[in-house]
Amino acid sequence: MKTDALTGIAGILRKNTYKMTPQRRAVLEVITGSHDHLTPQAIYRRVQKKYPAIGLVTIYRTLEILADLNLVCRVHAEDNCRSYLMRRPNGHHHHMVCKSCGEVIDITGCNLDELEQRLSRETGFKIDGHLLEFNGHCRACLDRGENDNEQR
Amino acid sequence: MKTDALTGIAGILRKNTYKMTPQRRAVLEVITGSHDHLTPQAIYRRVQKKYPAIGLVTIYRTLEILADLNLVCRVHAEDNCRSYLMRRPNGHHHHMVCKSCGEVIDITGCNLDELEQRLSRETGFKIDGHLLEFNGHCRACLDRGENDNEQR
DNA sequence: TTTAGTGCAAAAATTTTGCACATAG
DNA sequence: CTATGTGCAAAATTTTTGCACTAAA
Repeated sequence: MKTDALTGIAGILRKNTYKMTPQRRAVLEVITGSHDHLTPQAIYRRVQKKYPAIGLVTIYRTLEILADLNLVCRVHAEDNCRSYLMRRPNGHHHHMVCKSCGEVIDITGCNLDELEQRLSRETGFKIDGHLLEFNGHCRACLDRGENDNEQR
Repeated sequence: MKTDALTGIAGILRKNTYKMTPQRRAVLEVITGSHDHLTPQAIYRRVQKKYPAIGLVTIYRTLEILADLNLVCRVHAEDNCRSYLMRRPNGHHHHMVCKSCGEVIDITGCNLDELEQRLSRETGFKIDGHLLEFNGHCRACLDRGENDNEQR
């Protein structure tokens, strides 16, 4: 990730009385550098390579803050419900998650507004938001004939 | 739940070399009797009232089987990712989950086919399925002005 | 009967908390 | 400087496993 982006994030953190520390920078670099969703453990292992002294607790605390600030989003995979991903700066979006390699592709334009309105009207529900995720297998994994490997 | 439904489920279990035990019956009664999604713990507590000797392990094992057989489905709530709900017999459907009381309303007719096809075409992804959940507050909770209570 | 299921206790894995020390701004 | 952040160790949860005993079909 370019310094620019991390600098921007540092600003967002500061604006919310959080500080940019080397640990948080390392976590951000790992998340940003991956096109997959990563569990706290997976992030921990990767960050450790560059920053062996970091504690797993710091990963948890950092993820909580980043999620609160909407800088990362959570993916609800079938097995692993707590997996994180950098939020790309294109507003409201959803994910398409590869079951083989975990790659995540962003989706925009889900136009569920009409459905939402209908549901609200019919049930009296006040809908705040929705979770939409597609799963399947990405081009690359299909080509490699991989339908398995779960090393996340 | 009527005996009929449980008898039907017993048949499905038997067909898959599983047996219908009083423990499983109790778990099914609890899940069927709730319009909310319930965590293993919550199910455990409720089943215990009628069946004090049951072990939490049995709840986990039962849920795994029922989920495998597609008799219950899992709800991915914001906080609690492992929550279960009886699957109603109307085929493919999604959920609308109340953040206050946990009530779940089934949704049919999500017509995401067009979107799915477009995504497949554009990315080469082979889409197996999707997860769609709406969240917000149900009519009853809105009327009572409840925006909080998380007793799940 | 025979195969599958149960409870218990223990282990493993995940997540949270308290606290003294360290450090970003 | 001072508020916030960090690591550690320990606690609290949650989930899984091994094993002897029980019970459904």
